[in-house]
Amino acid sequence: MTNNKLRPETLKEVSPIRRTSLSDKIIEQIIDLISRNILKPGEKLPSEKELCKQFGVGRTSLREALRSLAVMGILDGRVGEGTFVSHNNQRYLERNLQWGLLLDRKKVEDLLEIRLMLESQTARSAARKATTANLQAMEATILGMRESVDQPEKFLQFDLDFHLLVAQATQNSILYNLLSMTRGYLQQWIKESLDDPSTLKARNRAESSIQEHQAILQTLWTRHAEKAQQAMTRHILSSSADLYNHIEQKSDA
Amino acid sequence: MTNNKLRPETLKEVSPIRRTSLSDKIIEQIIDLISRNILKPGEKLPSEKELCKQFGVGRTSLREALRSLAVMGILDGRVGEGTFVSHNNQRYLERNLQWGLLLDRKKVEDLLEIRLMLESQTARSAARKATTANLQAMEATILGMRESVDQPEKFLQFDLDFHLLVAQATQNSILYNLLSMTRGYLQQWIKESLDDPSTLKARNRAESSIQEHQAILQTLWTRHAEKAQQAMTRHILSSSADLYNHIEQKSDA
DNA sequence: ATCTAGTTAAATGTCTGACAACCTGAAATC
DNA sequence: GATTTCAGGTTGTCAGACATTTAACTAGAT
Repeated sequence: MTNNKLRPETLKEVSPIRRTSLSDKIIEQIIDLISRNILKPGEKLPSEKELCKQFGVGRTSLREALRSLAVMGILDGRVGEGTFVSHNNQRYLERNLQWGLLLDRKKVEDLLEIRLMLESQTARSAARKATTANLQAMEATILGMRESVDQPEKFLQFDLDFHLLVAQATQNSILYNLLSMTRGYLQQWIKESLDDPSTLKARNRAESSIQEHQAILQTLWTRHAEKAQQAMTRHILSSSADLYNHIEQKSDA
Repeated sequence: MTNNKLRPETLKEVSPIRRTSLSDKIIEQIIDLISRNILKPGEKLPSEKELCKQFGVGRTSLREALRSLAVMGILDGRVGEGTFVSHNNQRYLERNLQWGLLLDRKKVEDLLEIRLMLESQTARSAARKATTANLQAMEATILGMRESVDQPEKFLQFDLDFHLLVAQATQNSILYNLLSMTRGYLQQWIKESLDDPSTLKARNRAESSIQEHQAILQTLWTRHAEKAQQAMTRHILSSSADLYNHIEQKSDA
């Protein structure tokens, strides 16, 4: 019964079969449902038993899919309640702080380069599209930074919020998510570098960071795209400089 | 028995208990092993049965952990062989970005905006880092375009290759992947718009596209970052214009 | 001795049933 | 009316079984 075997010379003609496990297909389908907004953030998914029937798979495969999505921060399983679509799909920020460890130096540098590209262009776009409400929200984060210069955790959160608000002002959700993700992966390094005694005094860094944010906001108010991009570029570069120092120190050790 | 209930005023003091499932803990441990280089890339993990004994958990929990790591691209499970640490364990970042991008309903306008940002900045970076070999490879794609102006499929492939080569020249693999993905999502529309009879004659479009590519390459040879960015911006804008027309036509119908 | 075909063992993929832990809401009790 | 208790549903975990696939081994033919 070997008559249906493929001859070697025909092998290059066949396209490689995509080995996809059941859970992979389930993941794709669920992500598709979310992207088409059929499953909305915060919404509760049917129970596992129900999903098993609908997908026509066993609970094992289904659960492996749900777990993977939960680890990625896309779903949120609560014991005794059900499984929900995560409100802010990009819960990566919190989750990633563990496996940011896998990033080596080259990757961090690549990410920093991408962050510079995205942020500077985002500022340019935001200068055109930001609403008054957007700008006022940014103003609030700067105020928050001022009031928490001695609380690194809070300070960083306001810092992050500012950048996300700029991204949000572009009304480009894909861009927002991209920025959010790149920042998420870098967040751990940013925190580490703050504790690094070799960096300049945190107080000075915080002060100049606030001024830079203020400068960016100023350009956004005046709707000057080019200047906004320049201001953001300066800010990201000076922020990256600290990270570079920190990384260098670490890789020398 | 209500004496151990928390008073409302004390609620803000307690930190939310991190409900960690077994698989979450397993994931943390495995990631820790990899980041400490105890598990090296390409290495084979013990069999599931063995791991179950070592972690002291059931196969369900273990498998959910392994599957999650496999989905993220950190592990690589092969049927009948075993589970291995992905040799390029850094690939996980690209993987996660991809899942993240899939989450968004892909609005063409948003994608076009992002493409403009990425491509223009990529050209700027490539102007600094491209090697002679990189530039020669780009030259070849332009030649290929010239020779296939009447074969849209081939022409598009050379077009795509050119842009990917520019991205490759930046030596930033994450950037390369991002560009590749955004282009991938747009490719379908690009093909459609070529068949659209309402657009200008394809021949003219092809001719100007070649000239624009040539202009970009010229700036890269001279290592002029600013001009490279401008040339790429012009190219992407004129390329996007056709797509916008096509989309408009389609939405009117 | 070498190569091939078939066999076997081991690993992952999947399904099922069962029980535990937990949350919700309604019924029962005070 | 407020509290307690209970019942039903949901996720978390485990154990066993079978299917599918791969690698390694083995016996037979050349």
